[in-house]
Amino acid sequence: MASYRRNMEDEALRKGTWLEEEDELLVTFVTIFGERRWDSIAKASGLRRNGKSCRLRWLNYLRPDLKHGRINAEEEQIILHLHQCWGNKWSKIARKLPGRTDNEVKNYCRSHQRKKALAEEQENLQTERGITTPTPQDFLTQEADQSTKTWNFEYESSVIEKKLGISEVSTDIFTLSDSAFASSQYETHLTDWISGNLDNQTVMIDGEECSTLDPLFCYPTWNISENENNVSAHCSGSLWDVD
DNA sequence: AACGTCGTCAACCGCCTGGCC
DNA sequence: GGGCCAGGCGGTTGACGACGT
Repeated sequence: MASYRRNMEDEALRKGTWLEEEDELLVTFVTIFGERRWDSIAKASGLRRNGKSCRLRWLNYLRPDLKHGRINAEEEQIILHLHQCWGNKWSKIARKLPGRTDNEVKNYCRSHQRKKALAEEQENLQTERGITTPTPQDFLTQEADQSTKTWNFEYESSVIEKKLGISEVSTDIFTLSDSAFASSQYETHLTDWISGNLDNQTVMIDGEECSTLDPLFCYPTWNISENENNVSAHCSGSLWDVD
C-alpha cells in the first residue's frame, strides 16, 4: 500500500525544465523557510517537485548572489589551476569562485577537457607526420640564449629540482605530480595560500598594482646568488614566501 | 531552407556522509 | 550500534541553440 502511494506520488512529480511560475513560487518559499528543509519547502509550496530538485534549482539558478554569464579569463585560470591541484572537487573549486556553482565549474572543465583532448589528438597526428610545434620551454631556452647568461632554463630547472626535491620540474607549479608536491614544504603552504588569497585582492609588487588572481602572481621569481663555494636559490613572490 | 554536428547548460540520478532518534 | 532522513557531491544525460554544409 505504501509503495503504491509512493508510486502515485512519483507519477505526480514534475521533471525537466522549470517554469517561471515554479521559480517564483520557490523563491517565495525559500524566502520564508530559509535554505533548508527542502522536502518541506517542496510540499508547502505545492510545487510538484521533490526536495532535491528544489534545492538544485535554487543553488544553481535562483540564488540571488549567483553570477550569470560566461566564465571570464580570470575565472578560467583559477578553475584550471585548482582542477590541476584538487582534481574533480567541483564544489571545493566553486567555493573559490564567488557566484559560480559546482555545476558551472564542472561543465566548464568538461568542455575544456574535450577541447584539450582534441588539440592533443591533433598534436599527436602532427608528430606522427614529423611536424612539431614549439613548447613554452623551447621559447624560454631560446630567449635565454639570446638575451642573458643568467637566465638559462636548464640551469634553473636543476636549481628548482633541488629546491623542491623532485626529479622533474615544470614552470607551472600546478602541473607538478602529487607525490613530488606533497613531499615538499610548499604543499601545505600552497593550500593555505590558496584559501587565504583567492579573493581578488590588489597587492603592490615592485611598485605595480597586481591582482592576486593574476596567474602570473602565482609563479615564482627565482633569485640566484652564486659564490665560489656554492650556488643558492631563493624563490620570492607572496605564494613562495614560505618562511 | 533543411539538415547534421557540436558545445553549452540545466537537470536528474545514484552514492555517500553526517546528524538525529 | 543501527536505521532513517536530509543534504551534499560528482557523474551523466538530454534539450537546445549556434554554426557549418
